[in-house]
Amino acid sequence: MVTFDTLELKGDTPIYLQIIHHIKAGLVAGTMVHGDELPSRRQVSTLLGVNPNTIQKAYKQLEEEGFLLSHTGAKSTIQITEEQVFALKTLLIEEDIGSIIEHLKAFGVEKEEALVLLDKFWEVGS
Amino acid sequence: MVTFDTLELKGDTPIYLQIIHHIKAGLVAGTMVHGDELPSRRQVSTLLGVNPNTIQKAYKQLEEEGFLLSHTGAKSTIQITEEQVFALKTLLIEEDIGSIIEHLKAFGVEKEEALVLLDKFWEVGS
Amino acid sequence: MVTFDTLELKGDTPIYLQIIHHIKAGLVAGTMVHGDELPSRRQVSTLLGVNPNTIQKAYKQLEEEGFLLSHTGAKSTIQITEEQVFALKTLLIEEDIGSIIEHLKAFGVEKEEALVLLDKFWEVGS
Amino acid sequence: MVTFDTLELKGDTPIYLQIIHHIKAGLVAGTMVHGDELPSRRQVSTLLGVNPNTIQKAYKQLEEEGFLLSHTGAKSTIQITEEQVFALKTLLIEEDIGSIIEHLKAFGVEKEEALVLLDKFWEVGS
DNA sequence: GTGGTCTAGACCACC
DNA sequence: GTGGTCTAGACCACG
Repeated sequence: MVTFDTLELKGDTPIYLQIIHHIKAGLVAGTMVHGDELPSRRQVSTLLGVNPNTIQKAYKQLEEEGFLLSHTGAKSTIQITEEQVFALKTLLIEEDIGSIIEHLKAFGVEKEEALVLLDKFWEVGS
Repeated sequence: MVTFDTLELKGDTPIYLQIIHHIKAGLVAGTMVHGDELPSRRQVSTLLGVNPNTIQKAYKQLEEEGFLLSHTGAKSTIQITEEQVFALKTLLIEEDIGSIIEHLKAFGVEKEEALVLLDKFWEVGS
Repeated sequence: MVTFDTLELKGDTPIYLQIIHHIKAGLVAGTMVHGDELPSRRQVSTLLGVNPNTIQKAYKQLEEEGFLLSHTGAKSTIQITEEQVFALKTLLIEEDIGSIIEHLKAFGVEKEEALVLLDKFWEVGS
Repeated sequence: MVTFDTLELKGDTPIYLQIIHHIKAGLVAGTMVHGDELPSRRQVSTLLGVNPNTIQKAYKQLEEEGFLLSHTGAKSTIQITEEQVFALKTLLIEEDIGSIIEHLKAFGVEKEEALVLLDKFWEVGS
């Protein structure tokens, strides 16, 4: 099932990128699977309080990346293979882990302290 | 000693924000201390290959936040107390780790898996 | 009605300051009143032959001074009270006349001569 | 006699232009006449608390406009004819009067009101 | 179409 | 050489 209920828009990153990331995260987490129908641009735009063009931009980019199939006049459906999902998961997670490590190293944090911090803050966030 | 050798610019966030973050990280890590001279805008701009104005924007904002002092014709110097450093460290670590934990949760990653990944990728980064 | 047809840019003062002054003058003269829509940045920029950012800078400062309101996607509108207009008028006239009187004094011009000159050149300007 | 005692630097216009204007005003007012020696760049710079380069820039421009004669190692002297003084006076005064008229017109002020205001504010300014 | 932001280039005063 | 400012161009989200 594809939903946008859990997406909360935040300030610093562009909205269409947040939407793209939300869908990719759903693919990796398994909440969105091959064949699922995406909500229409209008539904998403009213739900998020965002301009339809912004949704269109996100959908279009996902289509160009090969994760979506759009028929004019019909709903868009997710088109993705198991291999694509696995590759996507590896890529996204590596990026995030790499990012967290880089940040912590920049602050002069050691690996042991990092493990403690990650464990400590895991439950807190939202 | 203040240096920008370890700063590598990335695509998604504005350059001046990356510079601000780099300096704040240096303050937190202790590589930049009270009284240090910052490299001039031109030095940094040629080193990073960006316009001097971008550095100027970063320095100006840091000055407004109370971390450094600029006088025309003289180099900018870091002006910061121990308390400011501590508060900054707490704030930055919570922000960064929190946002990345949120990302991993969105991918369906469990805490144990995250800790393993962190341990595995720690040495890779650089 | 708000217009920029009567604004001619001159060399010595920054363009954005000239725009600010022109709008303030319009407020004082009563040609721009509360609720009026300002022309868009692009309209003004093409009319004056300058970059839209220059207009943006002027509008933004006027907004910070409390004379107009901007919402993304909609035109900016003038928001100003009678009291603000009166205070602005007094301030601007005193500033401008004072500075010019000072110049004339520096040239050794006496008051009587100045009055004659003012009377003589009044019609010429435009 | 040439002096810079009456020159007070103000914020918005470039200093070297203020110096140029001050000397031109002296020429028009008759306080600086043909053959007068100008104070050295160093004297002026210490008196005004300004960098010698700034004075140099002003002197150089005045020299290029034909009002000054500089000999290397000697003091600069004013070189100006009666005709130049008269032309300069006419030009500068017309500019100022034109400027004041334009400003007042922009505020919707009528000629009669302008004469009253000029008369009223004449004594006030310093 | 609208306003908002980031980056860039040129120029300024100053040491 | 230093920091500071004005103008410009490109891009963004939004209506």
